[in-house]
Amino acid sequence: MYALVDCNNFFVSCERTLDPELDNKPVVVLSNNDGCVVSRSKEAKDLGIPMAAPAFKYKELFKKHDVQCFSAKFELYNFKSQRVIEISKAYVDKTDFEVYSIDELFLDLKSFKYINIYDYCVKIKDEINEQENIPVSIGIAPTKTLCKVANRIVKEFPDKFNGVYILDTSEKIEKALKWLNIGDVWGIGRRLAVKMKDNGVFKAWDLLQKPEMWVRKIMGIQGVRMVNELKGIRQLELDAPSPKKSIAVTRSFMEMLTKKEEVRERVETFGMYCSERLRKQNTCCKMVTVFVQTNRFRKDLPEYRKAMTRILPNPTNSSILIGRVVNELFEAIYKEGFHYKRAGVFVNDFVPEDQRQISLFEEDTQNQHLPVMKAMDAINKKFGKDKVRLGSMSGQNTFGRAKLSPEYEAFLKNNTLPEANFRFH
DNA sequence: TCTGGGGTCCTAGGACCC
DNA sequence: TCTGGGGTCCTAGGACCC
Repeated sequence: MYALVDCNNFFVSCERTLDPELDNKPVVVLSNNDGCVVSRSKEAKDLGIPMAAPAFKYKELFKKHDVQCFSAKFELYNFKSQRVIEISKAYVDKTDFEVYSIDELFLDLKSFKYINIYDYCVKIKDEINEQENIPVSIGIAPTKTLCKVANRIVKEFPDKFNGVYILDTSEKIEKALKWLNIGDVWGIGRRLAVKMKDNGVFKAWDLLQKPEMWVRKIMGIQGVRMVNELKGIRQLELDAPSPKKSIAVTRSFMEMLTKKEEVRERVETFGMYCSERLRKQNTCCKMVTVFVQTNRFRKDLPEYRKAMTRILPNPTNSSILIGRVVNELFEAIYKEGFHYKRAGVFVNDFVPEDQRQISLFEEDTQNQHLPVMKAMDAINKKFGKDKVRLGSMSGQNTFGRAKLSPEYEAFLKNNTLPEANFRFH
């Protein structure tokens, strides 16, 4: 069996560890720029605040019900995430876990044949709660997809299951799938949910009644795997941690930017963050993409969006070399006369730092840069982000963070934060 | 006025090869 | 002029996840 440990409304729960006064009150956490809702307490959900709700649309509601709003504090969430992972993984053999996202991890319970795994998971849940003050739900099942189902059941019936549910017998599975809406199955997004309903598939169970050919046609190979997983036939193993295959740094700006130099400064900064992350995992990239775009919601202003990609003659992770390319691409796509709202830099097509294939014809200065870059990283790690930076960076954050609490300032002072170590999906 | 950010995987179709 | 059949690799875009 697998177990999925999932933190309940994680970002909000992290906020509550800083301020217990927030317990039992409606709380939301907002994205960068305080743009939209990314985490909601149960009380906030009950008020009808949807996920990803644009904050400005709900201002009145927030006020009326005294909803507590916070800007996202990723240093804090990463820190708490690490703690939850440390506690959970101590309950299984060395590699029998997979960190799935910042607030979820799978455990492989295969080595526990003679203990009651339900009780065991209750212990995990209780320890996380006692040590870290983070409430979690644990779903246990033979496949990852069914773990997700079990987890949803835990969250849906909190009084009934006390945080842990085990989905093991075929009777229980059938009952669960007849209850679960098709749109809530792991891997069914908005698009597929519509297609499913058009074809009379409303519950997860209905999907299992469809012929394999149909599933294959509508959903591709993923669909066939999904059906098997729902039947309890394992298709997905736990993944070992792996280096990233692409890295992106993108931001919406607090204000729309109309000056070329302001936008340039932003994308160059994004390029440098990409380079830092590349060095952190000891890889070089062979491709760099830059994009800029206007505010797509402002129908009264002319819209413009453009992206451009460059394939590099020599793979690199030097901030200077990547910055140079970013700048050239920026020059090629930037057009005067627009109000820019968002921009970003992507890097992909990675090779390990020590396995670079060098072009015969282009000069390669990566190795000259590397020692300086690594020194820069070391200094920044010791003394703080952006303490040493390129001359092209302003060193200022141009996104807003209105609502930092005093508790959080204290947290930043008193804690040494570990590096983030989880995969996004 | 104000609408997030960072990832992965799969597929179809084009380019190219013999 | 007409024109086959089989394969691989790459890429852009779609769909999904948290």
